[in-house]
Amino acid sequence: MSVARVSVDVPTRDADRPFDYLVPAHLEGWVEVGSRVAVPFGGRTLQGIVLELPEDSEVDRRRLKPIADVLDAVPPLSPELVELGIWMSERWLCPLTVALQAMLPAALKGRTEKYISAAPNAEWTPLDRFEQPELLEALERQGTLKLSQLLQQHPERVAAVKRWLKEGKLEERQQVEDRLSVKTVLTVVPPSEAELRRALLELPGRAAKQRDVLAYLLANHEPIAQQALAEAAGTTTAVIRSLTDKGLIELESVTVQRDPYAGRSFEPSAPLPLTPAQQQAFAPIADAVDREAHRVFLLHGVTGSGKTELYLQSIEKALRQGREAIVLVPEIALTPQMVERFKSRFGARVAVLHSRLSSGERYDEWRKIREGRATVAVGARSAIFAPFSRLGLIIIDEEHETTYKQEESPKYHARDVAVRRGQRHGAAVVLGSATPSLETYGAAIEIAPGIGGRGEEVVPVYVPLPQRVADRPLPRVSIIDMREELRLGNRAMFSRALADALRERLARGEQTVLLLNRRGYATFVMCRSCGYTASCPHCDIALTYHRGSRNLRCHYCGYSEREPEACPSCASPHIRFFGTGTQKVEEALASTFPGIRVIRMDVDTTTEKGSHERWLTEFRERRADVLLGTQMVAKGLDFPYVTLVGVLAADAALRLPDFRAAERTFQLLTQVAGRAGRHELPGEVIVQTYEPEHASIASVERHDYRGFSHQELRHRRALGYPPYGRLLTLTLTHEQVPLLLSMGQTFAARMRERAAAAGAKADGRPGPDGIAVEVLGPVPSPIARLKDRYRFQCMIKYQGNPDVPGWTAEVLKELQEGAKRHGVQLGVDVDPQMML
DNA sequence: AGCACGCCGACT
DNA sequence: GTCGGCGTGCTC
Repeated sequence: MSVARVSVDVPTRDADRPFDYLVPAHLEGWVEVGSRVAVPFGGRTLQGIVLELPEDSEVDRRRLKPIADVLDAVPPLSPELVELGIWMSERWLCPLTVALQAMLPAALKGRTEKYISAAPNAEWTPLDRFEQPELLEALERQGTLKLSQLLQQHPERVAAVKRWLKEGKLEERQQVEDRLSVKTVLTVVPPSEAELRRALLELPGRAAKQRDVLAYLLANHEPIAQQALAEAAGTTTAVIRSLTDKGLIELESVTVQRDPYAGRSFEPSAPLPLTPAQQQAFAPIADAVDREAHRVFLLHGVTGSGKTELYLQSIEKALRQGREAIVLVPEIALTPQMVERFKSRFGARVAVLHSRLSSGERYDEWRKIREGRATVAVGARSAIFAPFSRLGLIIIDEEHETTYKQEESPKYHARDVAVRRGQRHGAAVVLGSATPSLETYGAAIEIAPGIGGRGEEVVPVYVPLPQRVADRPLPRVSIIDMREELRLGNRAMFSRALADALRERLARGEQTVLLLNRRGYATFVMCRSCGYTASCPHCDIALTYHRGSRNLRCHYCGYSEREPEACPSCASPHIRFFGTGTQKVEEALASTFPGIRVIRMDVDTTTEKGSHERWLTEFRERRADVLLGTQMVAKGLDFPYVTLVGVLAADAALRLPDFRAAERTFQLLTQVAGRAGRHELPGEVIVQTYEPEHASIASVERHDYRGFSHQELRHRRALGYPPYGRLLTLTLTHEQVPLLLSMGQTFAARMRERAAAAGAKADGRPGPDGIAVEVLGPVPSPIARLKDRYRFQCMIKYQGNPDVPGWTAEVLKELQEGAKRHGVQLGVDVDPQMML
């Protein structure tokens, strides 16, 4: 008998190793690398993924248990994806099963179900029969009962079940089942025509509606959904119900294939002629696809430069070679309009994967890919795992977006996964953005290390696309200094310039988008007179205000100081921490501009499913003058009548204790500025700020990506932050602080030992070999307490490619036992994107 | 994650 | 003297 090496679905670090099983004769040939199997594991049956079929394994076969079942006819994962999972688990330090699970649709996350049945030799005593008559009757009638159902419906019977199991009167069988809710529709199956006629005669005269239903069935003699039948007969399902009760017709559950885009037709679209600039950018990409060469491209195109058309034509090239394509789009941009562009060009070959689909719908779309019925996958982050076998092209649109990094385990970055898959498939990878991340940009212009995996970094080919289609000018951007406004006595939320511009749009019947950059608001301290903000003297990071202790703290190094009474810089007493929300702005708009129609979009107004879409449609149809919102109004929206974009507090995000704050601010402002004047009407952008000289704001005025990014990269290099250095954070959580502190200190100490052994100096400065390792913390996490657990954090900042993730894995293994015993949870984030 | 094995308090 | 509490340890 052959042996299979299986990753069992137990998501803890200490069971995170392969287990060997025998492949029983009847499953031989069905068990492949990537198969999903059910295996006995410590008294239960669990789902696992086959990693390997070792040819001449030296394992002691007598100790192995056999695989219980193979769960799919076709393995859901290819060997390439299994290998990718192994790589991910090492790259981001997560249990292998967690990485593998991330690649499967939720419907294939098997759940262990237990079934009970009477043992063949069971003898029921009169007492048994007296105590549990219904249970015994159910057992005799159905033979097998699902334990989870019994637990739900009759919890009082469970004690008896447990007793009988122990006494051997009941037997238990475990089975791994998919979480597939098969979608069914109650369908009416009409009886023969003769029976229908007879039933019509037998109906009492007053049953007019029932007569209508039967008459309809006689005229249209085929199965029909209950709901549809009721509508066709001009009645409700209650009438159909009474017909079934009488036994005149029969109801049946019929499973249906879901198609979330059923009933929608898409206008076919043909490739548009490319402008000379587009043609120039297209050539190298097309060439790589043609030669089936792995290449990574940074397509740096300003908003409105026609990147999407290039995507479409590149995909077409890949498809013509019989290869497949993946397109990643930020979730928020995955709107019907966006999907439509792909469906129009490629029709039924497109599978769409996004979070608004039900798990069954997602599974159906996923199967289209796995079975080769779809050759283009468009989706959010996890679509990077689309189970294609001949990938020719991977596109990541809005490459800089933070949503490509998953914040839960596995904390992978889709960009790095894309590069890895591209390497394996010989596929081209196109990273598109108007404001590329500094990692990608720095790598592409070769002033920073490459991107992708560790030790196999790649340098993207830089492909600029500098012109907007039809040569529409970029909107004029004005930066308004709010300190100046205050000095001139304007304490309102709107500067005079913004108020005037808004009034003008109202008069002309044009529209305005207002962005309130709310993130980070409540926690930063700022002087309203001079714009001073408190920052850490050691880290160059904004201090976080802690209301409870009334002090300012740096969450990188632990430095803290008292909350200032007056501004340390200008002594003004107007120093305060901020707190404004979209609601307040909405009120201010209403009082300043009577009669103004405002759509407010934020987490409060868009939680309801589909509400997001509805607001945007309403705005597009010009049923409002102003669209007011947080980040979500900045992304990918395109409205012809928007000629003014206002940013209320451009610098709010700059206060976030995150070294990427400036980059994020610049990206956000540039993106939102691109919302203005995308069509015939010229656009104008007004940015209000207390810090007009900050590079991330000043560069927006000049549309100067290059200037900003070079300055910011220099800054990053000086401080050893990415892309020059790498980061790794360990978060420890527990109900009590002392334990966290001591365990965090142990971790830090052991990491320092390893750093010293690798030749890194203690001060974190690079030595002659370029290696630098700085171990910071433990310090309280910015979210110091969550769900009654305190959180502490250690951060490792390192350069020169020392194996910090490897050391972390080792130290974690050493700390494992103690952590488990004390209930301390440990979480690692390799290359964190959010410092919060 | 479970489920088993193993050592200490409320019952027959 | 037994049933059962849930603390730690293992699962091919």
